[in-house]
Amino acid sequence: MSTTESTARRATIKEVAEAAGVSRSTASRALSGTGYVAENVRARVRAAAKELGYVVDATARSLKQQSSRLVGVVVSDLRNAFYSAFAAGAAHACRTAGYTMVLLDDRGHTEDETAAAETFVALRVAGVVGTPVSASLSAFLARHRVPVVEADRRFAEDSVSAVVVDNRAAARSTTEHLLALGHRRIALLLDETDWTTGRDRAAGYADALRAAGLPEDPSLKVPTGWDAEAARAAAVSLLQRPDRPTALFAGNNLLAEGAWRAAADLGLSIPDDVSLVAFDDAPWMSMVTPGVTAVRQDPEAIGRAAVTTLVAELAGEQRGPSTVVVPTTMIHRGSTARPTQPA
Amino acid sequence: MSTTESTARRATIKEVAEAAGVSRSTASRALSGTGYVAENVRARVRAAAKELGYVVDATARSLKQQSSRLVGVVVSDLRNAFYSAFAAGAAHACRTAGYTMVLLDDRGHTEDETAAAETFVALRVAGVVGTPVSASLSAFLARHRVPVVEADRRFAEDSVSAVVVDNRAAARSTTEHLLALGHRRIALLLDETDWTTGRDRAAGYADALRAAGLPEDPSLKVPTGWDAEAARAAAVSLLQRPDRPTALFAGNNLLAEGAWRAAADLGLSIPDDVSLVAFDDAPWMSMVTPGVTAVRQDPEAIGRAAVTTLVAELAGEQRGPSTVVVPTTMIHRGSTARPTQPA
DNA sequence: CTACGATGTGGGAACGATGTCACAGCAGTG
DNA sequence: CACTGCTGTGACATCGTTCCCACATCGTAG
Repeated sequence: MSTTESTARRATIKEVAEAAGVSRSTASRALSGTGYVAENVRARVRAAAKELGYVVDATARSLKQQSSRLVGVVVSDLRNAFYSAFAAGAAHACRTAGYTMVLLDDRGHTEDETAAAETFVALRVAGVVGTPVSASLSAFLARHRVPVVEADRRFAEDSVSAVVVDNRAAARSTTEHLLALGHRRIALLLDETDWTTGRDRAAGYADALRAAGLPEDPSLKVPTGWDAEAARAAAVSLLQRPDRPTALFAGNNLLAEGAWRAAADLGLSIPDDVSLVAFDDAPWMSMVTPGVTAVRQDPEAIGRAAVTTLVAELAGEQRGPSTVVVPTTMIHRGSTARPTQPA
Repeated sequence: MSTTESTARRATIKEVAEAAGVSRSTASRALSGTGYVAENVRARVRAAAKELGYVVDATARSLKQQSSRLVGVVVSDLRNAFYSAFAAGAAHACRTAGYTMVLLDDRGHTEDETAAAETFVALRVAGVVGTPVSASLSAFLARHRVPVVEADRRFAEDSVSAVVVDNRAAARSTTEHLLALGHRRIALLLDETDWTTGRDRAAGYADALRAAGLPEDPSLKVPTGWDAEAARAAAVSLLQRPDRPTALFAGNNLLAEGAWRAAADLGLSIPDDVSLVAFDDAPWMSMVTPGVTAVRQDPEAIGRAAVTTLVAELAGEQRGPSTVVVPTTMIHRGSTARPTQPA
């Protein structure tokens, strides 16, 4: 029961040192493994530490070392599968690299993002990775000399490293897939076009249309809200137009969910009445009938890569900012087909 | 540009004090709001802090105060929607209460859980909430005087607070629903029966059968693996038996996914060939046709309640350990019907 | 035999914030 | 005019750890 000893206060390194009959300095060296310590002394100190249930005080260590073994992670919405998988990947990479993750959810709000950045600075985190909502994340952290890696989208394009996917190329080939099937009226659902993600996806869509010699119909670029319900409403009104599109390209998994529900609401059959393709894969897309054709990004890999990049920078293995592009794959399921009455 | 000042080192409270022409003590009081400070002095200190971009050093504060404003959260698998929603709820409640969440994913491994507990102790977190994997989480933390709230399942039933759902009652009424439809061969898929969750769900299932005067057929209580793929395999072999069950009761969302895929693999129609009901709701269950009837637990509410309970304990508003039971609701969709050939 | 590097140990000063304590000024009261 | 009580401020010790430095011992090369 020795290790279950429950003293009133927590054991400090001083007590460990006394129990082992050495000085604090020696105990510190023995436990941290830096500097000279005789092997038998090290063993004695280790035993004493175990006996007393000693756990290092990270706050004292961080204060002395002027940096913690913490990595800050900010995401926009943990309930969204994309972000939770990202966080899972980041968590795993942190653990592998010996860091502890501090996860904050900014709900997509700039104010929450700013508060998160301040929290990270206060905690003296070693670095931060996140899916930024504004340019202020990187700006604020840079001012405080905290390394940042932007993931999924970029705001500080040339000052910090980033891990992204090639949104433009993926959106282009997705659109080309629909064009090849014969679709001419292809609607693009996007929640925003201010970030690199939305902007690049819109650009890829436009690239494909242009290459096919088709004019871009602005009424087919539909701005939706941020959640599935808003997307459903937008898709319903889109699909009720007399000249309704023959295919929908949903900008992310939530918008795809909205589009799917909209089609169900209106009694439209996928892919017979309308084709659907999604940017961003989600578990439900392989469970419904037909399955939803989607551009799969691997958010877990993005999270892992973001932390790995950060850790490399912390280790000084990196010169300037770098950009990692995580590959995407198109998963063909059954939700796309030739349009029944081609335009 | 004053606040964008980027000095080589971070500003300390001493520098703020000097800039404002007061002592460190006064600056500390002015910023933290405790003790007497003249209003004009407070304003001057605030201005100086802003000017210098001062952010308090949480490591120094925690060291001095012997406790941090951190709450540790452990979950078993962030990629699982149940846990990510739980984490989202916990994150939100932490933020509301002025705490910062440190989130660790133990992948369901006891060793990782122990490591997480040690990390929390090292960080001097104010308290911990989590979905425990073993009794050692609470035991270790109790030894170090760190308050814990167990969520979803319990290991330290009478020593720490918990936030759970009434698994037994919910499983019983779910089973009763199937019995009322005329099902007599109802299979129960569970990944474990060692924790309170699996044990209580099995007990509720047994309660219902007993009340209906039906014998319990052990071969219908199917142990699956931990993931959807293992559940699919188990369900496939179950549904291939000559005396196959007319209804499946899946113990959680992953097992329901496996069961759904198994039915699809075998070309069995739900609910015509087999009824399906799930413990634990998930987004896909309302997107597939037919929708999956499910017991909805609100994991976000569980996360919120767990943190709220913990914070109440930290504030000393609580006598002994308490138990919060978060209500569940049964969502009827289309996956259950009368059996075609009743036993 | 001395000088020197390698090994091993301990003393003491930080790291940055907080909070106790002493003390000063000032108003109101007996 | 003493006194009490309130407001306001600063000096200083403290939290637990690390790490720089001084010092001791030992083996070996010159």
